[in-house]
Amino acid sequence: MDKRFDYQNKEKEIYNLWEEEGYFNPEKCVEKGVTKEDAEPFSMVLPPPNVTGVLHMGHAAMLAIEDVMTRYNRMQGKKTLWIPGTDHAAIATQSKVEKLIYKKEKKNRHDLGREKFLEEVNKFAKESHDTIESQIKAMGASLDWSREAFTLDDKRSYAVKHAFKKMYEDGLIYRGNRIVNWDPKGQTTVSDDEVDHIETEGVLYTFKYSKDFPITIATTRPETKFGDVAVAVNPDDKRYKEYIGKEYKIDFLGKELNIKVVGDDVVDPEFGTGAVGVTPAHSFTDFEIAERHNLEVVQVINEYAKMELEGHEVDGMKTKDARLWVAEKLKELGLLKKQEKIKQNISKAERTGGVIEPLPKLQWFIDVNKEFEIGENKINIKSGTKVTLKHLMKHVVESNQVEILPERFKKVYFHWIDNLRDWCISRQIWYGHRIPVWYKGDEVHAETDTPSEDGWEQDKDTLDTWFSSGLWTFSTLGWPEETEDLKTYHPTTILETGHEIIFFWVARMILMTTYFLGEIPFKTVYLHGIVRDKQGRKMSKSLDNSVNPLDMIKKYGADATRLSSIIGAGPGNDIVFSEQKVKSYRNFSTKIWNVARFLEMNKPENYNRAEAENNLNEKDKEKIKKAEKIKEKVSKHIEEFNFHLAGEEAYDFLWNDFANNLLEETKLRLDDKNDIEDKRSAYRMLEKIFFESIKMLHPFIPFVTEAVYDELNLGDKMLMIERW
RNA sequence: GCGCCCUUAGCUCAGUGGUAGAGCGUUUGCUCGACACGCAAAAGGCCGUAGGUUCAAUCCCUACAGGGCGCACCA
Repeated sequence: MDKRFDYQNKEKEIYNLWEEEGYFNPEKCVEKGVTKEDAEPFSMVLPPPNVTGVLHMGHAAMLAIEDVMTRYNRMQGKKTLWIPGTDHAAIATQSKVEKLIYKKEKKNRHDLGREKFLEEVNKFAKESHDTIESQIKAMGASLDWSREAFTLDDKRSYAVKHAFKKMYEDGLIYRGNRIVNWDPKGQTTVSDDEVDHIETEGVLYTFKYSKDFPITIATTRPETKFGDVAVAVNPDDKRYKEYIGKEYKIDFLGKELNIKVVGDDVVDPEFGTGAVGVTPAHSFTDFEIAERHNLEVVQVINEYAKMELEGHEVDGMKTKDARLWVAEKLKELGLLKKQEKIKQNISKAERTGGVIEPLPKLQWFIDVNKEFEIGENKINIKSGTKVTLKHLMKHVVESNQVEILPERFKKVYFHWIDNLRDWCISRQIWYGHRIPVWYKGDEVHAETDTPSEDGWEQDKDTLDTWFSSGLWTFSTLGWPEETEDLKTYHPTTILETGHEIIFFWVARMILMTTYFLGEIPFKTVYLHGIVRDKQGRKMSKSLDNSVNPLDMIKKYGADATRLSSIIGAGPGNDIVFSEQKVKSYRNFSTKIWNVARFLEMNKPENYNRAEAENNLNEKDKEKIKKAEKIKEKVSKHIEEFNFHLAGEEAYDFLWNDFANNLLEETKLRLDDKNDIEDKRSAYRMLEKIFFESIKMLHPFIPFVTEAVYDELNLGDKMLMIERW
C-alpha cells in the first residue's frame, strides 16, 4: 500500500467505478442481486441547486447528509433512489445573466429581444449545470444520474402545463386585478415570500388633507395620498363615530379627492390619530379595506416607482421626491400638524433589492381559500369533503402524515399558513415556464399545447419558479404519466433541505402533491441549518466569503469535507465552517489508511480468512460483539437523524477504541514468537472489527473506506453495496 | 408587536435529573512493530443571571440579560 491515501486521484476513480457498476440505480441493483426485487423502497429527491453558478459549502453539507442517508439505506438492503436535478431559478438566473450581459456589452434584455436573450440564459444555465454536476460528483454523492431532471426540461415543462391547466379548469388558478408586490428594479411581481422586511427609520407625517376636512390623518407615505378614496376609523372610536358614512369632495394640493369616511376594525385607535387615509392602489391593507367597503382603486404611482398624475406638478416625480414635495406643501399651507421619526419596515425584493411598490395589476393567482370537493385520496380525508388548499397543507402536517423535524419548525409552518394569501404565480420575466394560457379576443384558454388555429396569442408572462419546484417529488418520477416509478417511489421517504426554504419549497410541494395526487410528497421533512463563515455570517457572493467545496476537496479530500460538515451540528442548527476542522478530518482518513496498512503488514503467514473465522477464540468473539454494539448505536443515531452523533461515535470508535487501545494491546499477540493459532485469531478479530468500522463509516466517508476495503480484500464486491 | 432558537473548556460545539465531554488550540514528554496528518500524558469549566420544583438541576419550570432568526397591515 502507498504511504498515504491518494485522494486526489483515487476519489475520482472510485466514483467512476461505482457509477459504472450502476449501483446508484436501484433497478441495476436488483438486476445484479444487490437488492431484492420486493425490498422496501427508500427514495429522496436532491433539492435541485439553482443554475446560477457554483455550489458552496452549504450545498456540500446538504450533499453529505443526504448521501449518508442514501448510503445507509442502500446498505440496509433497501431499494434506494436518490434523484439528482437542477432548478432554473427564474428570477435569480435571469437577473444574473442580465448583469453579465450588461457588463460585457452594455445591453439590456430588451436590446437583445426575447429569443436571443433566452438563448444566452440557456447557455449560461447549461454551463452552470455542468459545473454543479461535477461538484456534486466530486462530493461522492450516490445519485441516480439516469434519472436526472431539470425544472425546465421537456418532461417537467409538460408537467407544469398539465398542472396549470388542471388547476385553472378547477377554478383554483384565476386571473385577477389585485394588488401585488411590484419590484420596480426587476420590473416584475414577486410573491409575499420573496419580500424581505427591513427595519428603517421613517417619518410619520400627521396632517389634514385640506382646511375643510374634519379629520387629521397620519402616514409615512404622503405622496400616495393623491390616491386616497376614504378615511378609515375604528367603528368604536367615539371621536369619529359621527363622521362614518359621510362623503367629502376636497382639494388635496391641487387634486380633487372624493373621501368617504368608513368604519373598519383593522384601524387601531391608539396609533397616530386613529384615522387612516385609505389608498387602495398602493397598500395591501387599504386594498382590503376598499374591498370591504366597495371603494374605488385610484392608481397614482407607476411601474417605475414614479408619480403618475397627469397635469399635476408631481407627475413623473420619483416617489421619494414627491414625498418631500407633499410634506413641504402641507407645511406651507399650515396643514402639517406633526412630523416625527419612527421605526418602520420597508419591503425589498430579496433578489434585486428593489423597494417593493404595492400596485394593482392583472396577474395570475392560486386561490388558497377556495373551497372544492376533494376526490379519492390517500391523506385520510373522506372523498367529497369540502376543503381548501390551506386545509390540505395544514391537514397532512397536523395529522402527522408529514413529519417535520426538528419539531419547532412545525410551528413556523402553521403560522405561515395562517397568514397565507393567494399566491401570485405570474412573473414579468422571460426566463421560465411561459404561462400556458392563450387569448383570442375575449376568449381565454389554458392548454398544454399551442393551439393550432390562427389568432391565438400566448400570455407573455412566465411562472414563479416555485410552481415547477412544487411538483418536484412527482414530476421527477414521470407525472402526469402513471409510471412504475411513481408507484414505487412516491411518496418519497424523506425530504432533506435547508430551513430557509420551508415556505418557498416544502409548503408548496405539500400544496401541489396533496392537490394533484391526493398524497403526501414525503413522510419526513428534515431541515438542516445554514453554513456560516467564522464570523457567523451567511456565505454569500456579495460578502465574498463563500468557499468552493472543490477547493476543500482538492486540499483535504471529499471524505474530510463531508465529515467536517456533518459532525458538530445538531439538527436544524447552523454550522460554522472552518478549514482547520476539514484538516483534522483529513487526518482521520489518513488514520484509517494507516490502520489498513498495519493490517496488511501484519497478516500472519498462510492466513485463511474462513478458517480463522472458525477458529476465533472466545475472547476475540467477545470483542467483536462489543464492536457490533457500537454499530447498533450508530444505526440508532442515523435513524433518529442525529447524523452528527452517528459520525462522532464511529469516528471515536475507530480512532480511540480500535486504533489506540485494541490494536495496541493486540500487537503482542501478533508477534512471530506467539502461538500461530492465537495469532490468527487475534488478526481475524482485528480484521473483522476493522471491517465493521469501515462499514459504519462508509456513509460518512465513502472513498477512503472503499479504498481500504479493496486494498485488504475484505469482500468480493464493493463496500458501498455490502450489507450493513 | 408576536413567535422561535442559542448562551457549557481559549475557539467551535456535543451531552445528561445524580456537580461534565469531543475536536482544534495550549503545555510536557516521545524516531515505542501503521500513522508526527502520529503516540503518551497534562492543564483548563461556580454548564449566562436570579428565583422555583426535586432527596438531587447544567439539564425541568418562571423571570431577566445578551446574541441570532422567523413572521407581521401598525397607517
